[in-house]
Amino acid sequence: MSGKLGVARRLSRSFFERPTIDLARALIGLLLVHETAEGRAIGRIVETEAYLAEGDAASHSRRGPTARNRAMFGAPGTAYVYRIYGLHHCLNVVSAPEGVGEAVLLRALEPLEGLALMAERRGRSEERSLCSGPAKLVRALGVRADQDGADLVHGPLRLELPPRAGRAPLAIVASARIGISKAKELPLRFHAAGSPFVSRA
DNA sequence: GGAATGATGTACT
DNA sequence: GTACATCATTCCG
Repeated sequence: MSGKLGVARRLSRSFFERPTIDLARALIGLLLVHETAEGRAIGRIVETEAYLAEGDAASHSRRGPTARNRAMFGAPGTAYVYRIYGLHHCLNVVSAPEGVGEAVLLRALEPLEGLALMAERRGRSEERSLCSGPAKLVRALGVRADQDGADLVHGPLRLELPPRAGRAPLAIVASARIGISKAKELPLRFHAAGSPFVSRA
């Protein structure tokens, strides 16, 4: 990404080597980029949720590694993509410590680049709802199931630091996670205060 | 083998 | 607010 806002900066592996809740907060404001043959799409992360290895009955890793959740136990900065409700997919970022099965679910983005492509993939064009949900953003950016286990540091699907001009500090609000039936009370959802692009107010 | 469930999105009342 | 699409995974027997 270039232009008057400046150049987005690649992240290093070490960025992801931090406790899950820290990472869930640190990801707010970062860019999710996906470059495909169809073009490039970029969104700014405005909502995340942390899923922990201990004391979290809602985490996919609660019963240890399986064929589905294997990527959660990989290196920090790895993608964990899973299918939900038989029809959608969601994208997580694996955190540290490595090997315990913790990750951050990306729940909403503010669309920044490739809006037409996003709208085409989503079959809708209303900007506010293009990426306002975990399965919506996966669809809008063209993330595929076979990107489960992919490297989010160097690959075509990756996270970047925004250009300086777009890096104003964002106030972050913590609240209960959405759509789960267990461990509902834990305040592990984080979102940018006042953003109109979150999945829920 | 069989049944319930799910980190959702959309349409509809 | 409720209904429902749609299926892999997980759990129970």
